[in-house]
Amino acid sequence: MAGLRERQKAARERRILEAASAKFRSHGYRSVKIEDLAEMAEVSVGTVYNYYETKGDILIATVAMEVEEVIAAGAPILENPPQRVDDALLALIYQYYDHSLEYLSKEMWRAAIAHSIEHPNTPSGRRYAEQDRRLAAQVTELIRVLQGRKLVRQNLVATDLGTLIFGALNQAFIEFVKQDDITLAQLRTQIAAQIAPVASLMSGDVPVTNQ
Amino acid sequence: MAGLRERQKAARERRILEAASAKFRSHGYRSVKIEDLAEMAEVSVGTVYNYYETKGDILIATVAMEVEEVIAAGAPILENPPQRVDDALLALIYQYYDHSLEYLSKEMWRAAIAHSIEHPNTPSGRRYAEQDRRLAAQVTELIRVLQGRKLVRQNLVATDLGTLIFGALNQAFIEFVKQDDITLAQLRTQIAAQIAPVASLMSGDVPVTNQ
DNA sequence: GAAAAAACTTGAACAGCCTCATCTTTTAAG
DNA sequence: CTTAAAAGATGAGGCTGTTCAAGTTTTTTC
Repeated sequence: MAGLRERQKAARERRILEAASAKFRSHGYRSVKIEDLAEMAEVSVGTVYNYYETKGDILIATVAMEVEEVIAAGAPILENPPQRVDDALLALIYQYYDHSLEYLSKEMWRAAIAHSIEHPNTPSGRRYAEQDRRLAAQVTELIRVLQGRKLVRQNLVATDLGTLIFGALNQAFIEFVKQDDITLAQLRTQIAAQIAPVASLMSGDVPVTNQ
Repeated sequence: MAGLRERQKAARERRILEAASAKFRSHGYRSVKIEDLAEMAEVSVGTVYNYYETKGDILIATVAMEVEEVIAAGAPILENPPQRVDDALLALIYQYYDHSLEYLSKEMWRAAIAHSIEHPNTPSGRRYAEQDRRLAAQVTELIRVLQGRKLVRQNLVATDLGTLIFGALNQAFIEFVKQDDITLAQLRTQIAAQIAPVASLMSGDVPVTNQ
């Protein structure tokens, strides 16, 4: 059995994270004070800082759990993607988008993305960047799978297209969380329009009828 | 002649902005205190806040001047773009990238981008978003120009491609400013690889040799 | 040109993130 | 079991962005 100290530490860290997750969602990241989290987790302010370096780190820790789920939810699509290139890409992207607001508010996303950009060299900044990389890798992997099934032209470099598409879907998502009145449906429409021409390039069924 | 009060106000605002621009660049955004700016601009702390709502607003104001130049520098390329689609797109993008570090450090960019994402509904957040929109519009406009010159297939929707490409170039730029050791040359290489396949789609010279 | 009004400046005080010297609890040693 | 050492919790205080009541300067009024 693990030592008493070890168990207490794990319990405290869990309580702090649970408090953060609950309060950030219900009251908003900005307006929650470290003191509030400490009180809810039944520890002192100083103790919170023994487990997390900054308030932003706590946010990233809550967001990371969600992103982990999003990555896991994407995996099945790689196993058995739709037979049309655009459908396959959009299936994966919609999976990302639809999961994104399950446990996180737009305000939390804004704060998390901002934090990861402003503090890229902190542990939490690196953690966020690493998850971004895995998402981009998943898009790339999907393209490779489609190439394996002869649905995407072989001479295209999967990583380049994967990066391009991830950049676009990420940018669209940022615009989505920046504006509270944009719906998930609008976000889908937005990215679908951008994906369409690229998908047709990838599948090689481009009507070469210019003049 | 403008009244005394009006002239004094303009002079104070200018001094604050000049102080910010100089100090942010030399000492870094984070480590500059409002008090430092107030001292350098020979006003009080309270006065700084009569001209700018937050520290982030001051940063955006300095960044906005730079972005304005970037947009202006892009215009000539629309007038007379290179005859190859990829060259044309990259000419515009490289123009953006090369100008970006002339007066701003990577740290300033990080803070500015983070601010614009976290506070999209403040005047400065809107201001930044508006400039982003104009940059994306410039990319779209270049595509339209190329369509006018029969270099890009007519059936492609310029705004969709413009948005896609802007998303990718913006994302690449964010990665660039996040990592201090990435060079402008590496950034160029990165975006060129992503643009290549899209440019070939756009120009319609896609080898349709799948199978 | 004096007085009143309007506009603006000022800096002390406040708020919230974070630190660190001190105290408490757990573990290890004898 | 007692004591020493190690690990960790604590919260008052420091730091910096921001506010606002009081004071100052400019403009307007008569």
